Amino acid sequence: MASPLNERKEQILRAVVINYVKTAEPVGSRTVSRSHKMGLSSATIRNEMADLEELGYLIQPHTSAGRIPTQLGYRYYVDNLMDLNDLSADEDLVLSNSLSAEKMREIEQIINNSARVLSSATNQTSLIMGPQFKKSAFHQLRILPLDEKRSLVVLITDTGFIKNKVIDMQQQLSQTELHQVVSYLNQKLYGLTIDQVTTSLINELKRDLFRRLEILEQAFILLEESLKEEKQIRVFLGGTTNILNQPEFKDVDKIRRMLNLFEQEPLLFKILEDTSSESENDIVVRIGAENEHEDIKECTLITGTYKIHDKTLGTVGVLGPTRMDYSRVITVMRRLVDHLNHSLSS
Amino acid sequence: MASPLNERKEQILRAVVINYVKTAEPVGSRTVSRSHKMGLSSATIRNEMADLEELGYLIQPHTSAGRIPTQLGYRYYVDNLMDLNDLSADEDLVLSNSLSAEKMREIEQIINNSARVLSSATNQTSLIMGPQFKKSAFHQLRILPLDEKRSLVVLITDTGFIKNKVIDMQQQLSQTELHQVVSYLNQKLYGLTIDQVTTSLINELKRDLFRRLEILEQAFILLEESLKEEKQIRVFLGGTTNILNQPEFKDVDKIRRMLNLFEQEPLLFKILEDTSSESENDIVVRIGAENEHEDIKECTLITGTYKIHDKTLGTVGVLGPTRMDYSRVITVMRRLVDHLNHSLSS
DNA sequence: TTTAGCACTCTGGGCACCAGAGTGCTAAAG
DNA sequence: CTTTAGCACTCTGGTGCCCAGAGTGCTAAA
Repeated sequence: MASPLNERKEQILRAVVINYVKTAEPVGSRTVSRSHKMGLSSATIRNEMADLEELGYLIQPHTSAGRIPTQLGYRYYVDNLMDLNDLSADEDLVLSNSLSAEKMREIEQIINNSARVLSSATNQTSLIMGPQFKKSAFHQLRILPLDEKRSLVVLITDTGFIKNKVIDMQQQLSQTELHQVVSYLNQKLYGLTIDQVTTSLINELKRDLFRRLEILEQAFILLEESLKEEKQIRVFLGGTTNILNQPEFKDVDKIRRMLNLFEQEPLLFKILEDTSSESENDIVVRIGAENEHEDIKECTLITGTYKIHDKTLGTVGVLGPTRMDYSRVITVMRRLVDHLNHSLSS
Repeated sequence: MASPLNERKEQILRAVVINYVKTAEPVGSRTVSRSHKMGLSSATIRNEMADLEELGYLIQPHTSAGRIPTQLGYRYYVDNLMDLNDLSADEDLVLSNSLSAEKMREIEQIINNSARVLSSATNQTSLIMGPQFKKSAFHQLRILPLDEKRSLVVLITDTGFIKNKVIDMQQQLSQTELHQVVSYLNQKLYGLTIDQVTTSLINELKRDLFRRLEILEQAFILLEESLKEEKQIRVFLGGTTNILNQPEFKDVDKIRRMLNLFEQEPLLFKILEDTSSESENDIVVRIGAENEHEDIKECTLITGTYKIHDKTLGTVGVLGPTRMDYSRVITVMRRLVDHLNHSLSS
């Protein structure tokens, strides 16, 4: 898409990106000519860099400073220049160790842990969306009486999730009545995704049942509410303090805006969900203003999705300044997603 | 305990505290003499302030600056000088509105919401410990088969909590076998607090049962684990970004240390638990170095406890710089705790 | 005992200055 | 035509200096 650069310009752009990501300082022509063993003098590089600036890939913070990549520059780098080197054997080991420690765990813990690992492996902030229950299909509903007043509603999905909720019953139901209602509901709901269980469907069922049993009012309210509730999903954060290490966040005001964002779960959810629509299968890189949300227009968000039994359940993301080690983050995220898929499906 | 000051010194100390809390600027003698309508010249105040400094209640950041309270000064203020004025009718309304919005809620949501309200009403960071399950008493255990491989273990406490967990069963049990096991367990465990259900007790029960049924191994492992898990309790945070508004946290390094602390749930739990031992019933104020933990020795932590049916279940806290509006925080917290107690008990 | 007056001290903002880094341009060399 | 050396120019960031302002402590008078 971007007009292709010639070999030499590409090399220089790559050099600038790599250098700038590492040092966070504008990169001068001299640095490029020395450190990247292309047999050219700084003057030549200088000319090329002036071209690259004109083309929109580089920019100078002020005259007589080195150059830094623009958003377009990073984009070109990610699309054409970056090579995804593997992790070192050491790191790989560390990563899989910290991911697979303690086999037996609740899904929530697995995800929480993943967030921590991801953030510490990338030195950025990580966000992981909890499993998107609503994309699972309805499998079975059970209502289990606990005592005189309360029952436990259990919802089982085809992906193996089990959601449950305690409800107060206004009146008691006999075992057989309960059985009737439950089997009716199961029959009607089987195979639908949770998404498809709309309020109107519930109302319809309610009308049907009311002819027979007029006592389940509260149970229905609660079923409905419990489904609605599932639409707001937890987002797990890891390494929120990592942004403080980034020089682009030495301004307290920026920090505040960022942390404020982190406190707003629904917003994070929306941000993650936006990207997941783009590509269900691979990793998505959103650089700077490519992001919709105002507060992260100076950041890069890299996301991937995880699945159970080939059903996409949630999104994992890494958020940091545009000056980010793209190749590393992507590599680590690939590994992590693989691992998540694997350990959730078992 | 502290050697009592004379009336005038108390007035001056109070004036300095109030002024400093409001402005975050060292308070000079002139300010005190003017704003607090005691008919004294700045020179007189100056002498008294010099005395207060010698006594350890005030300190100067540098010669020729105003004074600020020391930890001792705050302590004296809190113990002897502070008056707990009520909230204005308006505020009171706002507070109870935001607390009681949407009646039907899970306990987790109630607490999460409380944390948010508390932080925004005080402009500080709030921490609320989730309900301390382990202090509840065991009431009833149920095991409900879901399908061929899985069962749902439900644990009901005397405080009305219901914990549940899905377990995999290696082998199937008949209804009657299951019933036997469950009623045996209920009989043995009834009335014990969760704290008292130790590993050794579980092992004992296990031995007993193995004579009859050798198949419940996994169920037991999971019961045990699920109990252990309860010991690490969630801490809900609200308003972590509020510390950024405090001038004492304009240093990025301090911010980092603070936020780092906030990410370590077990530590927060420990910090909260420490204070709860001190007084079960009223509000505890820990000023500066009175706090055990190194990272909050420049902060003040104010805590209270909430209960269900007169059983203490958790701790709520407000954390901020020592320069904090003590009276306001304490008042708000009283209200909040009352409300929590009330809404949890119903 | 209180107060007015005064000399003294410390901070923080503003300003000038300078070294350092890096540039763009020109002219020569390949 | 491309590359390179040279040079003048520009901008930043740190340093040192100055000064107003705020507040103090002390002394002497009320």
